[in-house]
Amino acid sequence: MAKQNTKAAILAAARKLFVKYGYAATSISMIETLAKVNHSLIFHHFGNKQKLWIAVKQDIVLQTKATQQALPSHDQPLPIFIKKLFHNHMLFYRENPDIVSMINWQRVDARDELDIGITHSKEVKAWLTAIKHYQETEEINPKLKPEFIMTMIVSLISAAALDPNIFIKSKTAQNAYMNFCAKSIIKICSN
Amino acid sequence: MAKQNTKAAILAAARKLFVKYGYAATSISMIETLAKVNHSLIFHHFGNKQKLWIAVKQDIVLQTKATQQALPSHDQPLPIFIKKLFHNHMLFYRENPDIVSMINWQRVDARDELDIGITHSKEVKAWLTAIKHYQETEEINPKLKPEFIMTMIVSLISAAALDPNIFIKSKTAQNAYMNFCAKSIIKICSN
DNA sequence: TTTTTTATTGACCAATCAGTCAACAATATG
DNA sequence: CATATTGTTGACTGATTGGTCAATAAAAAA
Repeated sequence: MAKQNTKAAILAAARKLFVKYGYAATSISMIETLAKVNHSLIFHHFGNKQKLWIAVKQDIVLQTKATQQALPSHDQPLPIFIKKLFHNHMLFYRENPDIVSMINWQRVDARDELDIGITHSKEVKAWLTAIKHYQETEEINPKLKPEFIMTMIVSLISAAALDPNIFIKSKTAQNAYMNFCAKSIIKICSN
Repeated sequence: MAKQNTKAAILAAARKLFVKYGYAATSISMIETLAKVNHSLIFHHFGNKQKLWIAVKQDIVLQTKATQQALPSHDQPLPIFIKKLFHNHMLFYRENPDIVSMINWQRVDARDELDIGITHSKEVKAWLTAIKHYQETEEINPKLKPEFIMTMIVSLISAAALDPNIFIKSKTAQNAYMNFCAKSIIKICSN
């Protein structure tokens, strides 16, 4: 197996396993079996388990950034903006289940530094800018706190996409629910 | 050390460690060290690691249920009902950080059966009953799907209480946000 | 008091853990 | 071509994992 192939195979296998079982419950031997490579190659290519974990996270983040939808432009009417917002994000999470899983791992991993997720991205600032813009045009009630509106939206999307306990399971029902959320946010924002 | 003391010490130590590090990253030796008991006693009292994990979960649930009184009665006006709903749940999660941690562990644990959290409790049925009741009195728009309203409420509370990435950190700000959520839900529910 | 049940101990187990190392093969570079 | 770098292998390590077991101590039941 050529250099690139081996390293890629290890990364792919590690990603699958880490995403599913987390750091502690994934062993090097599990990775070596899935990747079908020699045990030592993992250490040769990635140093140690911890560094491999970080490499996997970076891999996910990188792939994520490529597929990440931009925030809908806010030169369109508020209802359309909000609907697109919900729709785009739901789509994004659906297409990137690995990042969903990683965000959930971050929630619990005491060992880990945070660096994945909406919350800590530059996106947040763009969202606030957009909301403030609509408050200037008075499509959003200027009395409402932009941070609160943003948190609500993020919470609703995250719960729907990230929480495996969510009641609403089927895709179509979830779409209908997202639509309901969008309409609700619009109503909340109105004067 | 007497019987009761030993078993309780093991359970307490295991609870601390499982809550913090999860199942896989907590070892028997860690528990034995923290509890200051002999290695074999853990197996004598709990059988194996998996059973100890289940015992810890049951312990958390048991201790939790005593303080649980989340759902307000629905013979009061809707706005009061909703506000209490948010307030009670926020309080509940704040007073039970262990259950918060366990819910988050359940999210990621592939090995685990779900049995903690709002979603899977009998509470859900009570919530739906309450919402339907308010739809009969037309305080809630009867056209809205009760499941959607409920999911929204659960999502907002859960995100605020469970997600360590939440923007709103301070207690007072969180209270204000919960208040904002309550008002928003009331607005959504209105005809 | 005697007997039975339960608690506690420490020695022991195979399996697995992450990681190293020296030897060798393949490839890149000069 | 020769040399240097990188990739690959398998054998090996000490530490740790969850778990067993027989012997003994303590407590409960008879």
